[in-house]
Amino acid sequence: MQLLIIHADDFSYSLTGKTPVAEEIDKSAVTDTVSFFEEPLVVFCTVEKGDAKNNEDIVKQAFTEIKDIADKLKPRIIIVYPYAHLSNSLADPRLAVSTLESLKNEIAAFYPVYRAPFGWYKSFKISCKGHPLSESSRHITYLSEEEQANMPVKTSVNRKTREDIVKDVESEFFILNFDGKETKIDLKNESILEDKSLQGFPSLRKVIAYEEFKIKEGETPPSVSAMRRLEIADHEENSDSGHLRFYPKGTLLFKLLSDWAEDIALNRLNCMEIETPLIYNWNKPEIKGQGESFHERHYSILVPDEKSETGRFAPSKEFVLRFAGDFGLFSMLKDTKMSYKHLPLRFYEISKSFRYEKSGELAGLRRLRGFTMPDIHSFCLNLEEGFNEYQALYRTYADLAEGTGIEYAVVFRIVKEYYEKYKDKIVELLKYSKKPALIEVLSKMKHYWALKHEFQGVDSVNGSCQLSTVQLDVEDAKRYGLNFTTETGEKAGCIICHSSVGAIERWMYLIIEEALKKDIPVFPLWLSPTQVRIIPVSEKFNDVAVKLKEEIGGSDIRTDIDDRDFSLGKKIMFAEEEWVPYIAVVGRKEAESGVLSIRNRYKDRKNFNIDKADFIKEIKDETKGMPYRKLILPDMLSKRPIFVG
RNA sequence: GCUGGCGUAGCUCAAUGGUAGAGCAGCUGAUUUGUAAUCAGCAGGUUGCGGGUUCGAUUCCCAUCGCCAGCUCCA
Repeated sequence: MQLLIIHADDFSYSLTGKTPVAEEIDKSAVTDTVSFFEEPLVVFCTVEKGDAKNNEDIVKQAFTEIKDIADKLKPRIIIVYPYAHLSNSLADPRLAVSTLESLKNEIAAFYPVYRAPFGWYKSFKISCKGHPLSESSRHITYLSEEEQANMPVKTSVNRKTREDIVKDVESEFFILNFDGKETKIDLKNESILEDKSLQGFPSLRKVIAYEEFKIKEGETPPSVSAMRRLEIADHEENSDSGHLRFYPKGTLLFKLLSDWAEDIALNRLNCMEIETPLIYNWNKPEIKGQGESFHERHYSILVPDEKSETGRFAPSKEFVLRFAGDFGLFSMLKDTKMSYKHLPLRFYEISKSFRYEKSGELAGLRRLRGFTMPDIHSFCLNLEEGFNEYQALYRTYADLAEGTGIEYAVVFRIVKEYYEKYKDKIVELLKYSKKPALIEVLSKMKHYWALKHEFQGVDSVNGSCQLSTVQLDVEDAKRYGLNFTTETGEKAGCIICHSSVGAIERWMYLIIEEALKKDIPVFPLWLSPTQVRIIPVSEKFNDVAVKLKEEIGGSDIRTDIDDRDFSLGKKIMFAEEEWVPYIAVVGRKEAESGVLSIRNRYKDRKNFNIDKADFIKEIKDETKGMPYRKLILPDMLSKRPIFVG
């Protein structure tokens, strides 16, 4: 059975004629009489061939789905409206009428209900409310009990809600220091923020204040306007909100960070890189099941109905934009033969994910509806190997966070039995990153993971957002059928480490925020769009500037020339406003001596004279081991368009 | 999504129930500059979009979109 359910402001229909399969109805319901309903939930129903078998269960399931929606939306009346066009495999009309009648009777026990006559041509008018829940479709099929038990995801009937699971999980909180000292803290009491266990750890204190006590500054993070002014990223008015456009400088930043995530995954961790589709079939139970845990906040994609000549969308075909990175990989591995000899296996994928975040939640580069996640998944033999992987990933991500100089704190969340067993290993990790952590100990499994941690980045207004995470997953392998063959030839589920260094956009956010914490903001040198700006004192020295640019730029250092007709002072000002780390002024002195005069924003802000070769070496040393890309903009500033005023 | 704030030139921001204004950026000309703003001129607008009240609305009202903050949310 197919259902298309619409919550409407009003709905009206009238009969326009009989079809050969029309049911007999009361003679008073003559053609042209309009039936009008206010605030209805209109359920367009198509009874299909397969619905004959276990008809009662089908009706019950359909009823459960409808009641579920009606309970949320509280319509004044539910209209069961026969609608043959949702399927191309229609049931026998007699079965259809009886099925719809039973459905109506089920609903009648809870809600006012009306059933439109079957088999008549009808004209109708509907005004859909248009809120997120106002339109939905359901496909009801019968599953035997055995099939229900084997479904990878809970079926829509008898669904245990997230609230039910979370309800009876209790949390305890500790501060665990890297010397192994553990302090139990009471997160109901704000005074713990002044506790001595947090003294000397301002970042962790800020994260606890923001995440657990919801202490907000109420200020716009300065990166929101800086990202525009610096021509990094901007809102795109012709897209949905929460989707940004990146100017060349922002694109460079984005790509450098992506290169770096990729380099770590492929060269340091030897992951296999894969690429999987962006859209998935919403009618697949494993996709829909995951969607429910994301509160169904996804983008839907409709496709043309190839059977229709009017160019309508196909009502029974719906895709979703991926809202997490696991689908494609899991789907691939479900069909992959894995032996214990292959493990551990590591996979890397970088891809955009889309989540329809509520409008009030969006914020600059911190929270978007479309964002780019590099994901690493490790598939492991057993808990021990899983833990080794976990540690390797943790260490890698800790190195990365250090590499950008951003401020962050560590939060672990762990199920009690695992904490007792693995506490020492966590201390080892904290010792590695030389940071204490907030530990949440859960009384029992709340999610699929037994253990996870987050690196929470701290912005310049004491807000925080999650960056890297690693999750030790002890359940999903069974759920998704990700098995390997053991030494004795049996099937066993993998232990999975899900991990991500964090959305690229968030790294950009925190890097801009970190810069703005300083009196003289500047990006890490390897990320600066322009690393060296050459300013000729007058047009006469443009040739000297070009020659110098070729020498420095030839060493893979992003160099450009401000050849515009401004005074020297003004060009210096523009370069400083752009956060250019090194400014080389060239005039007669430089042309004659070959020594460079450098204005330095990057380190101590002192001007210095330096030999060309030494200068190049200094920059190369400073950016060693980090990705390099050219800035794709004209070298001459006089040739550059102005993207933002 | 809810509550509040904001939306005027490319940017930052004025003003007003009665012809919408400045600085910067842009363009033209002059200037050829030594470490954070050279001078002059020109051009730039359906005051977010849509309604209403009014002789007249950018201003008042309603609705809507967007941005920001708070709430909520963040498997």
